[in-house]
Amino acid sequence: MTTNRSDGMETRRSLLDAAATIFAAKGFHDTRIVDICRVSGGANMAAVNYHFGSKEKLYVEAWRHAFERSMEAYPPDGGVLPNAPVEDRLRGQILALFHRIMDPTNLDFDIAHKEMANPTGLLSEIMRRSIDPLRAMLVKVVREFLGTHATEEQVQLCEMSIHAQCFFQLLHRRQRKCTPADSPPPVSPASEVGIDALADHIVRFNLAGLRECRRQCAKQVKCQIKGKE
Amino acid sequence: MTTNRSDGMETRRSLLDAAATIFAAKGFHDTRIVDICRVSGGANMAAVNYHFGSKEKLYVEAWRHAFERSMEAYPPDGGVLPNAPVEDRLRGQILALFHRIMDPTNLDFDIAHKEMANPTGLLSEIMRRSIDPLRAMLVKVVREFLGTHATEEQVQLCEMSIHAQCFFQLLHRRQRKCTPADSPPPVSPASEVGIDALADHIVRFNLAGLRECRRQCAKQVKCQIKGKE
Amino acid sequence: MTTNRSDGMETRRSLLDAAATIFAAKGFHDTRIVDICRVSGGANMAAVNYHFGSKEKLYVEAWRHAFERSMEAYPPDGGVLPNAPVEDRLRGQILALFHRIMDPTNLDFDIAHKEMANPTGLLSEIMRRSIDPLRAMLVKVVREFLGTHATEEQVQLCEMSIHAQCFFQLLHRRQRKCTPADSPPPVSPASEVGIDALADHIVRFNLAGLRECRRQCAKQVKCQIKGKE
Amino acid sequence: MTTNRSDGMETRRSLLDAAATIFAAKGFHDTRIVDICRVSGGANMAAVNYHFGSKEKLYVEAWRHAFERSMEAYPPDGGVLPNAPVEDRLRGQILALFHRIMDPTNLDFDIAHKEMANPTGLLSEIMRRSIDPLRAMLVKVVREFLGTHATEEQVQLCEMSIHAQCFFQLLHRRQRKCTPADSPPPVSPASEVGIDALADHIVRFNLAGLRECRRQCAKQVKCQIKGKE
DNA sequence: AATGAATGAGCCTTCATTCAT
DNA sequence: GATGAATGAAGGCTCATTCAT
Repeated sequence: MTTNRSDGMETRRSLLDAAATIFAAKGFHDTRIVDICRVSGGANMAAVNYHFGSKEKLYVEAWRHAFERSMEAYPPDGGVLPNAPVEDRLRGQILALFHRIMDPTNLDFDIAHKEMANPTGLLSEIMRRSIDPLRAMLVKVVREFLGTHATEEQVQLCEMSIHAQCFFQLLHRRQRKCTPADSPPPVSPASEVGIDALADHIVRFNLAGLRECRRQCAKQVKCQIKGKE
Repeated sequence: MTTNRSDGMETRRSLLDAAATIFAAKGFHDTRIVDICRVSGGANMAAVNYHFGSKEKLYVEAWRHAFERSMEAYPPDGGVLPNAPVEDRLRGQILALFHRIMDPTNLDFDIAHKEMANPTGLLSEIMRRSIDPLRAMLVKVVREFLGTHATEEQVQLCEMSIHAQCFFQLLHRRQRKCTPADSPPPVSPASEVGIDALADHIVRFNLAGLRECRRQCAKQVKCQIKGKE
Repeated sequence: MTTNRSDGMETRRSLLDAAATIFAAKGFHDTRIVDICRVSGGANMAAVNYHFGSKEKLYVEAWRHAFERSMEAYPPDGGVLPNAPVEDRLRGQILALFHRIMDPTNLDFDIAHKEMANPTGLLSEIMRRSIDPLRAMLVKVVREFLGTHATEEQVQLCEMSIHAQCFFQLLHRRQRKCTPADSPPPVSPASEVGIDALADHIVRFNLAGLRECRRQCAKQVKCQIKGKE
Repeated sequence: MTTNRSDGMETRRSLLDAAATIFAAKGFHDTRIVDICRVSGGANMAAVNYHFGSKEKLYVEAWRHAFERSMEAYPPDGGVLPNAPVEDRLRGQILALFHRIMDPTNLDFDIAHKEMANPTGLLSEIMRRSIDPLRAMLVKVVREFLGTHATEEQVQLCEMSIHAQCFFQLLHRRQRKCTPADSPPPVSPASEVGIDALADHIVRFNLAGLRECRRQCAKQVKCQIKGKE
């Protein structure tokens, strides 16, 4: 540590960065605050308490920090204008989600994943407030894509399929970079595929699924109409 | 305690069950062996070391135990005969995978998920030896479905999409049952959908994606042929 | 420590003794559990947690322990039979209280005093349940001594005076024995007085006060009667 | 903060007041200097060391501060002239002592009590220099009251009895006001008695004791004279 | 003169493991 | 074979104090 007594924000920031990194890598319980301090550049352990009050509050702040960074880097609409065709907007959102997850400097999803695997309950509220609106955006464009005939259930299911495939990359991404000594098992050889090919596949695969679903919806409606006649 | 001195195997068994349950719920590090003993019916803490040598060895045994149970309950081919049409066999495997994950008495996937989130490295080998053959089976039938024109990369990607959607249910399943007081956030309202509708959707959505992929493959080949002419 | 793994009660007992001694000397917050362990004969710090769960629970148990010992050593009636004259019974209770406080092996009053000076709230209930009955006994015999003319307030005040003088010895007692290096100031030279002379004085002084109070009561009643006539 | 840079004495003063209040309430060890700063109106934690050098020195200053205030408010002779009858002067001193203790704005006795309960040794000298003269005054008038026949021991014992009953009110006083949530147990229902009735009782009770003691002295002397004859 | 930042010693607690019976 | 007792390493937190501005 440079023992810079003048700029508390600097220390705070570096602690936050270090915390996000380690919480993302190990989750809340497996993270030692002494490790955070080391990574942060040699801050004193008590500094965490001084700046954040407790390990738990640091955890929440670290997530907020990571989430804000992530949102700045990848606007959820993928840069597609609101008046673009629905398929383009859908593609935009899928790619935004995908790239946000794939970018190794984005730590919010990693932290969130660890939190889901080993819930501490500390992020419950804040994650809901942050993530739900994002999913709502995706749900909305999926609903528009499927058309008015689609039931709410069908919309939710399709959104789930898209989300699942993007989210799944989290597990693979980590295995590509951090494999230090005691390596976790590579779950799939698909991790060798290039990132663009992967993005391409996900978009195409899901659009196909969605179109099939749309056809299905239309058919159901026809049947119902016939049935009523 | 009601310890039956006559039957050490009984204690061993109940420890294994309890361990699988708690490791599945909390992962390795967050699991306290005193909790395992409590759930196991009041076994002494020292019993774990006595029977298994260490917490780590118990962990490995617990996974093996859970995996074997899971495989017995859900044969990976879904009960579809090897000479059935390829689409039927594919559907069989998808459903087998899906239902194995959805069955709350199956703990192997939960443990595996926790292990991927917070790797201990203890299951690396054994998981590879157990899981890789399963994925190979799915990859094989996907390859057959896509036809000979498909590249290996395309096969892997499609298998990933299928796997992702099934695996994703893990996160939702837990949220449906265990929401004790300090609840993690419901990631998606799709958790309200019935299990059969869910299975149906997954099969249909993925078959659509696969067929699209198959068409793509054929087209690519034609182009290549044309290009060569 | 004799590392006697066979007899947990032995360790528990010695911890309890040591805890009572040190809590009595320093109060809850100033007591280091490592000191308790040292005094207890070298027990491991974790042993406190093993046997009692926490420092706080040890504190409560230590008080209970000390109180029970104290009650066994000094029955509150001072050994005077219930059919003895009221003055004898009163003298018996005063002397019992006095000697209980003066006996340096009795630690309950010391702990209670520290608790009153720096309340932790941990002994609230248990002290009330233990001490209130004792005071009630003293109040009862004071009431009997003062006669039916005494108001409840007068009874309470007299009991307070008696109690105060006995209790005050706590402060002096400690100053007689423990004056290690950093000595607290001797509040009064009365500490030089022998214990029997002290007991004698207290009994006589208070009986005089009580008799005066009794006369007062009688006079008041007469006045009231006259006034009504 | 609204710190007035212009007036360091202001801060010093408010720190002293706050310190006296909290040291009186919690004693030395249980007092956090951050709490003192908070109560003091938001002073910086470092201000304590800046103005006083250390927590310990602040402690000593706080006691001196409180003691001086207390002496100004309650002159120890109770306002009775030196040429008044001895009983009046005795009554004056008892009431002065009693009211000094009962006044909740006087903190010196509270601090002294805490110091006696958990001695730090920091106030040894200063308390002796401050308090001993006071007790000497009381002892002197008691000696005069008892007459020349009284032994020094009897004088000391009577002074102790008086002192004890006044001092005992400390314990009750606190319980009347500060009972915040986690309340210490009410030691006696006598705490319900009004302050004037209390003062009245103490004076009367002790005068009775003293007179009895005086009679005793006279008798002893007679016996001794007879014995010598 | 005064303060925000930083520190390190000390404490309680947790927990897997080992020991002696 | 099995268990109650005991252990020690490690972690997070508190808090008075020191530093640099």
